[in-house]
Amino acid sequence: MELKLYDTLTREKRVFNPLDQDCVRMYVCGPTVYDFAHIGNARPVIVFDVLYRLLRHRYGKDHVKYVRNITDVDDKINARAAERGIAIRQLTEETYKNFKEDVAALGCLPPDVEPRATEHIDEMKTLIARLVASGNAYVEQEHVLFSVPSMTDYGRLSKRPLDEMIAGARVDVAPYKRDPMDFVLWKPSKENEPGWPSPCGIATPGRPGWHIECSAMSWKHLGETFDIHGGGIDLVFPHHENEIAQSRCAFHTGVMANFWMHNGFLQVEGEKMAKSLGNFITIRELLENWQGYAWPGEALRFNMLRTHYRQPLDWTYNSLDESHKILWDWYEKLQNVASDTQAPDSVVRALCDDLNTPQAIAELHKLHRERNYSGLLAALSVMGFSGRRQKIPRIAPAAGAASGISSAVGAGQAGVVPEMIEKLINARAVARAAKNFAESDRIRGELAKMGVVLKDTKDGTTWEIAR
RNA sequence: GGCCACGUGGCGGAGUGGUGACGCAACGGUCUGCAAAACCGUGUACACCGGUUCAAUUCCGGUCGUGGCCUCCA
Repeated sequence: MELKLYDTLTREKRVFNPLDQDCVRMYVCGPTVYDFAHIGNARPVIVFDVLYRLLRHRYGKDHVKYVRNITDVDDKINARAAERGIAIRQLTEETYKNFKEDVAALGCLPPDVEPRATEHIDEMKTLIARLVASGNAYVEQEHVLFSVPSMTDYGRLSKRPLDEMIAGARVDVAPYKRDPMDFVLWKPSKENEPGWPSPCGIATPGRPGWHIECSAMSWKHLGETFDIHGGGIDLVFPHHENEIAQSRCAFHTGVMANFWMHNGFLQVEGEKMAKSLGNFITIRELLENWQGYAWPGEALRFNMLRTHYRQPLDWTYNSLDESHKILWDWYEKLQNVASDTQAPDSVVRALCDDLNTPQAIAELHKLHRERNYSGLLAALSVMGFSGRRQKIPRIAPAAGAASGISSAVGAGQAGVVPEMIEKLINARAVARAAKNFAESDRIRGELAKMGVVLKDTKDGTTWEIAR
């Protein structure tokens, strides 16, 4: 079975063959740690987690190296730390911890390496020195700048011919730039800003520009060229374009990564997500209380994967609720199913077609329809789902707290059966036996008010928390 | 203004140059004291206008709409 992936650089779906079968190498741009990650941040994390799992499935767990960086030096971080009156390190540590918790709840495996920018300053300086030596960068007013005209095929990834961009004229022409398109590799720091000894004989301490860290960290952990580089579509220009320029010019290589993969943008209820519009949603908010419910991470994950990763995705309550319902229905059938089979080919084949997760989900539905539950569980597992119902309670925080039942049961205490419910069910059974259906229905109604749904089966009455 | 995506039935969402993927919802049926669940069944969709073609939702051009980038925003 071939694995095909869409490459932004060539704008085509191509067969993927790793440079080294024993070590498939993937780099994904990670978070800038200054605040809770939002639902848009979650998309690449989930998408590339699925790819990571697929690669591990194909090439073996120990033959894939996934690197996702932590950007912990950035002007937004400086500003936020000052605003909150805390140390930069405290802010980045706290934010990183929250991020780790959030993405774990989304069912994402930790990458093999999570390098931090601040721990790779030396590598950045080495790259910068090389670029200056090769004539691809220059020092000006204590800045080091990459000279875009020095790279003849700059702009291939974003398909922006140089002359057009300059004609765009929206570029801020700083006095230290020789060409309007040149971008910063290193800049001087003021007293109150984080700084490190500068390269290239610059006396003032400084800090790196935005793009150089990814070139440095991918080099350190994956080498001069590697297999896959991923991120959001908005990073294509300028971030990834500039990474390519830095790495290729520093190493004199034809490509930085063989495949450039970008996930599409996300909207919320048909509108762009923005703080100013008041529809900004963090992952944490969804997990704790969004639209009156605490949404399980697996439901968020599933909702994300129902749309192909390159398509625009509209995040809505309806869609999320439907996602949860589907999992809830499936997981009911999986309660006593063992996870001992291989993932069915149909699902893996769909994933191998440029990560066609909607097609894979259609195959999941088919397995469900055919009652191939062990296959369903195995397929879910490959895509990062537990298949366990206690992992996906959908709790109404306010209502749950009031009744005391939804929260107790919803919190996953599957072994704990509240006595009150059992008593009511027994009372109802007595009423039914006596054909006192008015009383029987009254009890059903009472339980329904508490959020408990009954099911009469031939083996007796079972119950569950209403979803 | 320049460049680039996307627009599929009530909703979500794949895909394809030629007899309606799939799911949710809805409706009908079986079952049930009533329900729920389960199972069975029911739908002539591809923004608009042109063009190419024996044939277009699928290719080409234009229009409109939504969004992205060009402003260190995933």
